[in-house]
Amino acid sequence: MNLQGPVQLAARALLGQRLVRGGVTLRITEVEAYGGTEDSASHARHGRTARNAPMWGPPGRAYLYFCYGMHWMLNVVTGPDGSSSAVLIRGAEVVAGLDTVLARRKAVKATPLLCAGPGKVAQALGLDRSFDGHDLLAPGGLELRPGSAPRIILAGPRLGIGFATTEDQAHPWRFADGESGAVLQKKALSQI
DNA sequence: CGCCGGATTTAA
DNA sequence: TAAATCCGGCGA
Repeated sequence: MNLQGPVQLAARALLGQRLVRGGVTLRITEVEAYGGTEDSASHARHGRTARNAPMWGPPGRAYLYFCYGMHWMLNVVTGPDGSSSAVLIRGAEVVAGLDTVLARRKAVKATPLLCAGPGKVAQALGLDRSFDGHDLLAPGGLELRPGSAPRIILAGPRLGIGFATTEDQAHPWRFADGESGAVLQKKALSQI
């Protein structure tokens, strides 16, 4: 299996890292890699547009887009300036700021699935269009910080993109922390 | 300029 | 299983 592509490696490296905004800290537990024009499921598949512009910029920036008319999706740009690739943050665990997260998620109590899903992650962090293109490596606003890498990594095909010709079992694009309870659809994943 | 299909979530 | 609800990209 080709697990060594640059986007795949970047995606795996993001597992365990922290997303920090204000008093809220999340630990990343699930990610999906998206390539450039060669990836039929990537927003960059038709080349550079106003929406996907952050994907073509320097790594370490955020790419946010609106989906299904109601959800914001947080991606981390990983490729060098001029290329296009990004990693979708699909799931996380709450490390700090639970009260704020519960309020934003309109939830009463914490469950393992509180931030299991890309829309949930962005909602927990209170993200919207204003964070599109944000530098995650600079202090202030939303920050990406080192964390504890998972001991077990699961891999499998991406979710909700059955149309992707890029997708096949031999080249996994989805990765998750095998020991996290914040991962949906674990059956579709296998240990690597 | 109008249409269509989503990298989804929630509740019934 | 459907409804909520919006916009980018593409064809006309």
